[in-house]
Amino acid sequence: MKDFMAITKALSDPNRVRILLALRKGELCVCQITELFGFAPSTVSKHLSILHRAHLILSRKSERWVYYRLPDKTAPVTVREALDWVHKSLAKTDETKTDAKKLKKILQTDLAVICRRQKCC
Amino acid sequence: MKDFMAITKALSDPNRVRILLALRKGELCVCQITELFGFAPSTVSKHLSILHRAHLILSRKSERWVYYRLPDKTAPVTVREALDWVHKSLAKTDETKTDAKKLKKILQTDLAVICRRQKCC
DNA sequence: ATGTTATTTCGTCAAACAACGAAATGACAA
DNA sequence: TTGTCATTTCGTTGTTTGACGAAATAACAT
Repeated sequence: MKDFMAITKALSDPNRVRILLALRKGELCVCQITELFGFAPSTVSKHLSILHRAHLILSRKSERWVYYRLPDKTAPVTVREALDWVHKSLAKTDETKTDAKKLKKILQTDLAVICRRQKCC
Repeated sequence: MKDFMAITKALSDPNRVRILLALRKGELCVCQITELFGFAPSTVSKHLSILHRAHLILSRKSERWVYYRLPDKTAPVTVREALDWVHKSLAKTDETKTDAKKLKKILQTDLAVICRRQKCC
């Protein structure tokens, strides 16, 4: 029950759901997600830690960046089903498509450039 | 997205999840659920209205009582899948079994008796 | 070593939420 | 009509949550 509630609480914020949908396109580092949402890095980091504690996402460190991604088939059933449900329910919505478009542009830009951009505004 | 978030927010409280699991045994009126959880009637009513707004439960009035139940096959896909997910994830947990046991006793008692019981304590 | 930089942690603030009791509602009974 | 009773609505209170910026951390580059 405790594990299950960690998942439902993680899913109860729309921005965290948006993160999960964005990760469908492949792993992303914190600064890419920060760029996508326009929040402070600390805010995004908090959201990611909540998703991570619920085991809805995995992380890996590489060079200067921390990358987050969706888990594979080995994830617990409850987690897998939650992710499938989110995707099936929201993949076709306008919000998701808008995010996907913006994300596409971000992925075309060099990572270092994106990260540095966040200081100036 | 708005409808989806209504569901995840409804599921983000453990007592509301317990209500959904209890309703698997059949429809229940407010005072039966109040008896099951030991909360104030107003608290239970609020939880039920949140579940109802998310379309996770349906209601009907009969005589003095308002009965709540799970929706049937005609419910929206996202709702049906959410309910299946909850059940599949938690049906076998200790909390659910404990609730089920207590519920069984409540169902053996006359409705009018249960309702009256809530005033005195 | 020293500085740079991506991320996380911490403290703060405002908004949202869960619980309650009291009062309002709405149906039925007398 | 009047009273009774199950439920809902409202207002209050304490807790949780989501946002931020500042400071801490950790990894890399010089």
